[in-house]
Amino acid sequence: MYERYGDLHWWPADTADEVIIGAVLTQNTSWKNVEKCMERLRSEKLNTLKAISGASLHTISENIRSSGFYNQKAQRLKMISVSIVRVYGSLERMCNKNSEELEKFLSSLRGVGPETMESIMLYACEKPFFVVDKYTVRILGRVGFRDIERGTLRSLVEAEFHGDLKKLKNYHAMFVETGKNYCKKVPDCDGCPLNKVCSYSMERRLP
DNA sequence: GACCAGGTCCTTG
DNA sequence: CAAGGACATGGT
Repeated sequence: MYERYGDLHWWPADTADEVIIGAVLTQNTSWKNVEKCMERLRSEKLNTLKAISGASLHTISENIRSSGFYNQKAQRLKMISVSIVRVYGSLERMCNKNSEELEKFLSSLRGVGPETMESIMLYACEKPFFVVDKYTVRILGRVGFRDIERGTLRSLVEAEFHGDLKKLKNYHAMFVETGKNYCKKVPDCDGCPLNKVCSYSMERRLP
């Protein structure tokens, strides 16, 4: 994948605040739709956690419409922003805390599941976490990694890279690019959980 | 018109 | 704990 993609410079956002906003908006949603929202949030000066924490649910949802699930996401975005500002004062201060506390705090927030937590840890807080998303699971499942838990996979990769931030960031980025371009969803084997056996193979070879 | 997208939460059995 | 449904817009 590295020979094909090289350094992708992820996450595609201008600021750490935008990483968090984008991570929530892209839940089960194409990045294309999220980009429209980000542009709009920027023009409305709503692209910071502080701004979102002070905005009304109505204002937020109207500005993130194109990302889908906008009511749910507006509520989650606001709640997450308020929590971070209340508890830590700012995202920068939050990120000074150790990984263990951060992971526990983030995971306790409604709307922050495993992938969103990992994305925030790695791309907003620069902690050595590997992001396991749907593409990662699908691609690795297709090349044989079936009987393995998500957390185990994460640990394997994190250990393999010895906490190398640059590599962890790019590795996830490459899985997403590869997934988007060469590993579409296959009917009757939705998601292909790593701990299940799926009887399909790569429909196209990696470039 | 069906199917899918860089998930997560809540409810059931 | 696994399985199923809800959340919703935009592109193919």
